[in-house]
Amino acid sequence: MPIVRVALPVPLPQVFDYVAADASDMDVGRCVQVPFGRGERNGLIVALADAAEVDAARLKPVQRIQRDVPPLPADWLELVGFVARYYHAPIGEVVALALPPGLRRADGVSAEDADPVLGLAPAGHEALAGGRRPSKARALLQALAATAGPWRRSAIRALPGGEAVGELLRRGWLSPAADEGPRHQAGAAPALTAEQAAALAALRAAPPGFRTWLLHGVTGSGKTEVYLRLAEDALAAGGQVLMLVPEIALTPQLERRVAQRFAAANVVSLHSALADGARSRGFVQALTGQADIVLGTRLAVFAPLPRLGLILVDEEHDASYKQQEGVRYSARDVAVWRARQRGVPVVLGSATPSLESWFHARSERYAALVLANRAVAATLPAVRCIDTRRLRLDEGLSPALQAAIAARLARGEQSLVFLNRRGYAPVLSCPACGWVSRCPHCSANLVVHLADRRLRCHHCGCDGPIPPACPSCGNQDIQPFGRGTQRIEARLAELFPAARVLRVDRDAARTRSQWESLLATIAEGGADILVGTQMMAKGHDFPNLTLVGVIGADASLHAADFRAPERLFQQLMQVGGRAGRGTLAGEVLIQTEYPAHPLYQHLARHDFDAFARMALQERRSAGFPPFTHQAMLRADAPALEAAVDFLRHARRLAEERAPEGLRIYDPVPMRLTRLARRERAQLLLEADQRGVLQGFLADWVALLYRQRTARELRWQLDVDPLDV
DNA sequence: AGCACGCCGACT
DNA sequence: GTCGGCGTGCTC
Repeated sequence: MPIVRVALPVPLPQVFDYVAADASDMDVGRCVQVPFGRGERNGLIVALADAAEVDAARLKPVQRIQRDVPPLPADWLELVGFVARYYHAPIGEVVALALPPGLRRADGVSAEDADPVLGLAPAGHEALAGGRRPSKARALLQALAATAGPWRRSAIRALPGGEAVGELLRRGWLSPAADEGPRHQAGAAPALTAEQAAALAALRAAPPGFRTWLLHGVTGSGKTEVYLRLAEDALAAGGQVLMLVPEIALTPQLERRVAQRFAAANVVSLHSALADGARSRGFVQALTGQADIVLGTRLAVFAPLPRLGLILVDEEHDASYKQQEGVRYSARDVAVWRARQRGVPVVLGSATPSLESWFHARSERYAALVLANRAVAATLPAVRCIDTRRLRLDEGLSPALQAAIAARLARGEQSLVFLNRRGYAPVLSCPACGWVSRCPHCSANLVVHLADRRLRCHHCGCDGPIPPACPSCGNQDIQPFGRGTQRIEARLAELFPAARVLRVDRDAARTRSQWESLLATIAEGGADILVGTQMMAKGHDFPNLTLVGVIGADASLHAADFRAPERLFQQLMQVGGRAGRGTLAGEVLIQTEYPAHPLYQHLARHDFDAFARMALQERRSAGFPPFTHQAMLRADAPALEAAVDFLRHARRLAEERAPEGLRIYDPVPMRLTRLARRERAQLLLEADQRGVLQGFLADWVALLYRQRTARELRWQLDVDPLDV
């Protein structure tokens, strides 16, 4: 009787054996429904076995094998296995994260194409002929009818007013058409700059097969065009392209550009905001090889791609590639592993590479490609520091910055004030008794949100009304301290009453549509002064934006986190890159009390390499990554003592079996010790050799799983942690 | 993670 | 005398 080994979504580092009378080799990689404990679970068959590892009497039969969908291929199972091994996560949890929920539930997956080829249906012709009143749907239909069909759904969506494509389908104006024509055919492409051409030539001249490339291109240098040309090559060679982006909601422009360029290709988007059905469909399209391009966020790195020919990782330095809960994988690093596994090139692109990738490029583990100049006529913005030490600031705004904004207003250009802090003020406080608005659940302050008159914790999300008087002493005169985007927005509106001030932060752009409408407002010139957080730093073109003012950046200069300077430099370079991308020259003004700080100096010279050399030198002497490899064990419990005790115990276990070269630190409370009513502590492990660390972790984690810990204590391991 | 079993306090 | 607290143990 065949035995199937099933990975189940439970936090147990093992697979479970079941009997399946009719199972064969062909079922490895298929989803199954099995009885588990009292109830039933859905999992994935990861292997077939002749004999079970437990008593045959304990074996239960599988209930159902999902055979409507092709099985996940061996290389996909290997990928999932690698992630489980490297991040020391239970295989079942990795499977649960890699598979779309609908597919794992073994739901029937609709055979419908995720990105169908559509043609004008008879009803569509009628609708065109009948001169009914205009609508969005009708306008789109007319725009389509003016071009030669059929069209991919994704290509229609990328048109102006393309959101109405669903409506056209519902009305039966469009219907699936035969898929014909070469799918790799690309639309009109802009001429390449000399640098882009050189980068492409280098990529094309490389022998086929695995290689990691770092495409280091300044903002506006046209990295995307290089991606698109490479994608065109890969598609023409019959390959599939996997393109990873940090946050799909923030990159509608890129999505549109891909769909437009490859109008005939089956373009599938994959991200967590997708409805279950759509996600399953996209995944299955990738699996069956019908998808040509998979464009998605970190979870898309798990899309099965039988014809994989190229992997692109845009903005590779972005922290959102690293999952910050559950299985803490880095999609960028997994992408590189996957490229090696499949023998395909992977291109990591960024204007501000992670120090890790930059280091690898320098040490020639990665091949370096550099785009040092902007593709459009514009030059890089002039970056200047405003020394605020002897200045009187008006709500944090220096006279020089105000004057610069006034000059832009006079010229009809846009300005951006960048401040990485949401809300009105970071804390509300009573000058009489010293009361401050503390979060009841976290070791953090409640942030004043004047826009909706609430106090809100940015960590646990709890909120309440702003008290009319001090809750502690009754003083009526309690005051917001410090400044956030809302306060700057309010002050700018007072200073420049004729200007239209627009705030762009997580609060103003909570949904994708809010974000898109903000982008549209900016693009249409409906705003003169923007006040934004790091959201504004992501790659968007605002041709009329010529000034970026940075305030409050100094705070990150002295942060305890050793990666803080890297993040600050990246952020400032990215946000500075928003200035002057059209034909107008840009200027960046940084308010600081440390105008001579090397970080700002390198920034003023647009010298990423000099900054990276300096930062790496500091990391080398301090023994930080990438010169060492880290893993962090974190524990949390209602009482700090319980968390620390567990880590002390884990430390003792580690010391007993620590190999040569492993450094074990003391358990310490985390920086934000208390979060959502739980106290958190962490234990850092380090080794200069990745192998030393990994070999040790495998044993240690197995041991930790066997520890009996109190119910209320949770722990998790973070390999290659970003926050230390 | 669920979800049982299992042994000690305040209720009909 | 029971309902129910969450400690401990298991899930093929």
